[in-house]
Amino acid sequence: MKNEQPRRTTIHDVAKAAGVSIATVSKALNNNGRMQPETRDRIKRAAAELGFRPNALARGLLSKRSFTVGLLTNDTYGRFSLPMMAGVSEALVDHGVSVFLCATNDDPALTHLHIEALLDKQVDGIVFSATRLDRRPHMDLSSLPIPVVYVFAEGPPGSVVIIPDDYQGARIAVQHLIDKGRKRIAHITGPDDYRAVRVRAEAYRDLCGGDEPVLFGEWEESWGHQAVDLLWSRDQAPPDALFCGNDQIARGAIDALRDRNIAIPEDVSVVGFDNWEIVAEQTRPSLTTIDMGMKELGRQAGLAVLTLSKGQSMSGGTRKLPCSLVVRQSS
Amino acid sequence: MKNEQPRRTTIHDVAKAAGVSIATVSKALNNNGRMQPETRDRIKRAAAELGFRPNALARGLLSKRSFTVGLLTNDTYGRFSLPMMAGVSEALVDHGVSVFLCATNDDPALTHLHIEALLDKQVDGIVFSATRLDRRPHMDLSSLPIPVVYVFAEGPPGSVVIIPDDYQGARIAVQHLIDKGRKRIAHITGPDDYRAVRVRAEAYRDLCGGDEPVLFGEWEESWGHQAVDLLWSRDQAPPDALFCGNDQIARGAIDALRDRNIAIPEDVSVVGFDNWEIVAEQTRPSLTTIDMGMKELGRQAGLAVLTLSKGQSMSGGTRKLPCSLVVRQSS
DNA sequence: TTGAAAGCGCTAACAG
DNA sequence: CTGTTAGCGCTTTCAA
Repeated sequence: MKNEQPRRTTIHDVAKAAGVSIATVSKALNNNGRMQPETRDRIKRAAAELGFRPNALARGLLSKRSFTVGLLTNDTYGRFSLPMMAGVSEALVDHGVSVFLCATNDDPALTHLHIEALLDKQVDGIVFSATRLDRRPHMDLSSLPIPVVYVFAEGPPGSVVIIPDDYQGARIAVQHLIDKGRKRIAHITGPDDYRAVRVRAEAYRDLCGGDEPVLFGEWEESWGHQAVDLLWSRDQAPPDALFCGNDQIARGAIDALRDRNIAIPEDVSVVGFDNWEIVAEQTRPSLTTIDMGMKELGRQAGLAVLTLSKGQSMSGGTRKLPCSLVVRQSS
Repeated sequence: MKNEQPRRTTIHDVAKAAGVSIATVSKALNNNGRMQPETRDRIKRAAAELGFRPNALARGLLSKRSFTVGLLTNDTYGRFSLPMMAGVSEALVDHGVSVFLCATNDDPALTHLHIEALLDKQVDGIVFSATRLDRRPHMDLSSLPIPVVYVFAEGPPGSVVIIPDDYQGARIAVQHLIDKGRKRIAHITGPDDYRAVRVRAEAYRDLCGGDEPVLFGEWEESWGHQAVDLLWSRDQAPPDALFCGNDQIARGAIDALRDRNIAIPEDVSVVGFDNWEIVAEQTRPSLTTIDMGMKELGRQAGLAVLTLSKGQSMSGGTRKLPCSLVVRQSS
């Protein structure tokens, strides 16, 4: 693998080719200042012919804006962060801003290393994201000389935070079951030290009252399975609907229901959470679930850092983005 | 959200504080040139006190190296790319190199946009990755003025390509089954227009001969289910082992076996491919499978661009990294 | 041993 | 309307 480095064409090359000074080239290409349209055209043509592209480093040195932002994430395996990151990237590329990916691996030293590298590179801002909403950075980012936006993560008071609206998401899930005529809706969910779990449970209770219990457990299929066994071994009438805290739990529950020869959705409707498509679509019957719109979260976070990095102010606080219901066959 | 921008401390501030010139500061901090140890110390102390960090833009402008690389990926939902990206990021951060994440979304126009943005930002190199090995970029990257490394993707002849060793991976999977005393090993896999599928099938045939058929299908649980039905409805003795093309197919197969009251691993052993942990661990029994070492692939790709970007040469061609067997309960 | 000066590629005043 | 000049923050000769 050889590696040739032909000197890139600079503004000087364009100036020479067009027979003008570099200042004129600069103005022509940036549509600044006044000049004869003919000159401008000639310069632009010369630039195009030479394939001239302005050096962003030089530009940034002068303008104090690098048109880059950093994206910190601790999620190396998760299924949420990838669409989110894609959303950030997509939102910003249109504005000529590129995104530095920083995998922190939940390691404070590594995080520190990344942040220093980002600051050295003069990033215009930082997007911090985590694997769960109530996770805070291992480091105080609020004293950095650049704006920080938190997405799918907690931030210090007054900061810009963008998260899915878990309450509303749970609400439309339960409302959907109610609309289907279900009367005894149970809620099988994850560990109650997750804030999202508590918020969703609250929405559930607000709609269903306290008749059915909320079953807290693990984010695992086996817990869904187990919870169904629990519910169906009580003395009272079993539920006619299950609202599950995520798609894995829902899948475990569906398996357990099938073992008991309970028809879905005829006898029991099931709704999951996350719209983890690869699971939701393969479950039989395919799973009705809640989509948190991770890509849109990312996009908004991207636009937020962009705004802040331009020095424009924006109101801090937590912005909750609506979830949506994806109806499949399990309800 | 307010947005204060206190001017960053520059080399001039350090020079003033230490009572020397900026040239001396530069040399002191970079351990260049000769000077009294005492002076060097004094300057370093002043720099540390002021929290001075050199501006990478200015440095890059001069040195022609930006200490950044671009990572192009078309994978927005996949489970492979995230560890791979983390590997790239991890390998490079130690060298002060940051990684630009570019989600191309399989859109040629967007890809083009990203590449232009990267070139403008003077990236030292590009890592191209895809969702499947035989996918090539929508664009000719080989004529770029910077080195390009392909990971989990095909590249033009002579380029540096880093992929998992599918043949070896399939081999150790099948060998593991043979070692367990299995005699009739079937292979249920994905669509045969994937090169990885063909390579793995070849390894399987080389070890097992042509007695059992290779069943090509979809990367879906339902196909695993269906394939088991096929195999068990033949007139001949059913297999005593299944080597599946990925973990989803394996899971579908396991479900089908359970439906038939076939004991795993007593009657039939099952081995998957991908080590998609969230699936492999939740399957009952948990799934023995092949790990492609995506993170290591990423790390190597990162180190490769780094080498090339320094102008050092390295031999092109396809480097295959070994897969490993993760033994769980299904075998 | 240290400092002055030039220059990386570009933009923005200010002259001409 | 166009060109000269200064300077962004840094490294690197070259003189002192």
